[in-house]
Amino acid sequence: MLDLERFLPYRLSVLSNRISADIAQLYETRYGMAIPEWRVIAVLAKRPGLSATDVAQRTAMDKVAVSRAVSSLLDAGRIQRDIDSDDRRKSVLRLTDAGKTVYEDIAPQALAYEQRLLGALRTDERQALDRLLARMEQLTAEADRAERAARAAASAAASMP
Amino acid sequence: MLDLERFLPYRLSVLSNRISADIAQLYETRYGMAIPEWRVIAVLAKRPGLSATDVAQRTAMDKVAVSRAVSSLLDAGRIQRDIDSDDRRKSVLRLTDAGKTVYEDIAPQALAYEQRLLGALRTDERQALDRLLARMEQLTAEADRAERAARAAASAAASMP
DNA sequence: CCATTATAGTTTCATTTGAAACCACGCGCA
DNA sequence: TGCGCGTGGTTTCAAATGAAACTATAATGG
Repeated sequence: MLDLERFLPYRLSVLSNRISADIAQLYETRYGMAIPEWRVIAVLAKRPGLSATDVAQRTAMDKVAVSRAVSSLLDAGRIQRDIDSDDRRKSVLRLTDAGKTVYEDIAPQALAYEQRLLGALRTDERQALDRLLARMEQLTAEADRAERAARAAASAAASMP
Repeated sequence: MLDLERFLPYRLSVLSNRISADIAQLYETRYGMAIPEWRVIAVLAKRPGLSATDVAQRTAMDKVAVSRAVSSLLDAGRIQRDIDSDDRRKSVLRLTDAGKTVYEDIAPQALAYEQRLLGALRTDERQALDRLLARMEQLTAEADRAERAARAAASAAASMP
């Protein structure tokens, strides 16, 4: 019998929502940002110069979400957008100084939160957790790819004469 | 430096969304249900006779989501709603035969999916995972309670003369 | 080269979501 | 009894979301 409270997918969902909400508090109150904006900042801090599509891939967000996050960050002066000189469809995104300030304020707090979660784990337990997550990510990524492929095929079929 | 792809909260969020989407496929295509409806079915299968508020607590959903899921399940004839004879504000919710059929179709598939995720883990590793989740649930539950309390206090303050 | 098809990113529109307002009932307690 | 206050549940309304349409540019193939 399926007991929701012990069912791994359910537990992960509840846990992940709570954790996201906790961390969101760090940047929501102080900077009025939501998760998508924060993700864009985090990924650009590490990899300046990405395009919107690159950001979408690395943050697991769809392109509409990225587009909106980018435009809100531009309005707030936290990122700067240039046009790729090789391909004028592509944007080149970077943090401004204001954006870097946000990152440097939030990132350590977010990492501290993560450490609190991992607190009581021994090194070998952390490694085990890491392996487990990697395994599950791989398993689900398969389904994910298949699904995207199906959608792409469907949309190709829909546009056929 | 915060690397999004290795950041536990981010990984949990992506993973949990993918897993939820995979499982949702089980009942979306065949029964046209979304996550809230499935959660209500799952919890009522184990504990018939709960009220809507009870269901909300046990499924970590808010009362609006429960209300909508309940009304959609009523329309589909998958649950039955009576009125508590002791307290006429409360509902008494149960699966109908049709609802039980859905549960008996989906639950084994959902459990099989969970087993696939846990597949390569040894018993002791599973126990470690369980402890870790429990610990994180406890840590986040504290913040969660504090937050709810704050909201309640704010709303009480707002309604003061 | 031009025509077709593909990709990057934005906008639109319909759907989903959730907070707050609301309605209905029950529980003190004066 | 009846008057406030708390709780169970639904409805409303505004904001968030995402699929599909659209615009602009690039790549490809006759």
